[in-house]
Amino acid sequence: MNNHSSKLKTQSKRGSPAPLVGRDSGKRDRILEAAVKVFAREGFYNAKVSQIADAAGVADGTIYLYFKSKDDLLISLFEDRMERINARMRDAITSETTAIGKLERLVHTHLDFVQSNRPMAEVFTVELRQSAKFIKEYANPKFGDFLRIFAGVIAEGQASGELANDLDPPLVARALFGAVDEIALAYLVGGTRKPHNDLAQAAKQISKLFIEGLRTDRRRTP
Amino acid sequence: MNNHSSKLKTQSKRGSPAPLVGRDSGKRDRILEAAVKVFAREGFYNAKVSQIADAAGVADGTIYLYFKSKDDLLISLFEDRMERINARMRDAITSETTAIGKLERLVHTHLDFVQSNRPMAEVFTVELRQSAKFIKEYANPKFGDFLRIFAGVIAEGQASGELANDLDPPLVARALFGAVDEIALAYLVGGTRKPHNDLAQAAKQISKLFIEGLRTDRRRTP
DNA sequence: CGCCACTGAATGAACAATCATTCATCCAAG
DNA sequence: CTTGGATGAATGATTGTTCATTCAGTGGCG
Repeated sequence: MNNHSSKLKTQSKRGSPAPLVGRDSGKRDRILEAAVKVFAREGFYNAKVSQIADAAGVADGTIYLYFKSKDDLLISLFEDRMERINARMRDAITSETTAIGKLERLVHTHLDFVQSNRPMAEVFTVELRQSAKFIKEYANPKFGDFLRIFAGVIAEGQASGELANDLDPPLVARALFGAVDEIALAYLVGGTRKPHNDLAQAAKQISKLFIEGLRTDRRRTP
Repeated sequence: MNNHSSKLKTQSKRGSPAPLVGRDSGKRDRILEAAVKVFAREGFYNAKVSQIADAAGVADGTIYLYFKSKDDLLISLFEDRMERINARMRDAITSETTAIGKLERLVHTHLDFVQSNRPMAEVFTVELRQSAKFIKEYANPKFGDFLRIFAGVIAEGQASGELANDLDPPLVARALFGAVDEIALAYLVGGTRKPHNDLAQAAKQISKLFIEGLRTDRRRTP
């Protein structure tokens, strides 16, 4: 197989080439950062490996010292960044004691991330779906973790009686993620128009919507 | 510009080639149907024009008699099918009198469509995002209409006092769409596992969640 | 009626780029 | 001197698009 592979199927030999801790460590990170920028701007399929190499300040071939293929580069990007996001999410809810408080935090944190990390958010929002469909082999466990954080909070809330227990936590988790993700997409694509533009405002509304939909105590907060 | 264009940028000369009502009409439709199948299976970028031609039973060149480019084919597909979906959605809510009833119908109808029209649903769920990002020029008005159906119902419900009016209808519309879309994605990708698999069940839960989150009368229905 | 020129839809082989990937070579550090 | 990370020009498979050619259907004409 030569060029134009990119069937986004998981590469056969698992794992990227050896970590390569040689000369200039940190080169792998530079490449990942460059990839974020280029993927965000061009989209995965339109992004050229040479563009990424340029942006990273390395030679084309160097990328293949750290990543098995263009596909592997994308996958590695997901793994790496998703891990950070999950950490941030878990971190955000430690201070909260109620499930409702945690849900609010999750939504706000997610949209904060979108706002403060636009390029990465674009990659996630747009390319993650492709991966979901094409990297079948690639289970994308990190994204599963992400959803599980949401589902966990909901399940806790149900257990404590704070939330009604007639809804399936994993399903609600997906729905909530989908809602927030779609808002993020509108924000990222739409540029600077509409009130949707105000992500903080949007976060408030989405939180309220879901919390009102979930809580047992049915008194709308002012 | 020769090959590998596909920047998904709107084609310069607007509109596909002349309708071509000549010899075999219906050929355009055959091509569109073939495109759905192939795009669903391979994804837009991995789909070869020749595969579509094969599936449609026409020659490669024939496709360019009906569509300006591969990109144009995808756009045309969106336009064409989205129109049908919108019609179906509008149709589904005519019989309902309450906003709440309409919302339920919309969610169920959407997920019905996913279940009964898998290939097209895959294309929409996965490729529509790309288009949102890359076909900037292409406003995708039909998708706007789709969202407006949801927003309209919510606004009506607010006006009639049926729904609380502290949430922005377009925002909620997006959120609801996002939630349903994500459920659809999980269903389409996940194959046959989990309770999520039961889309009818999922539709019920999502409806309930949003309706409870929106209604003014805050008494949870059994 | 039969024939022929004409139209334009359809074809598909050929074209022209494009790009992911490779690898012979270089060179800095140990 | 040796090692192995880095380079980037070269490769060659791939594929969107074109266009010269084919040919079925049409209608004018004798």
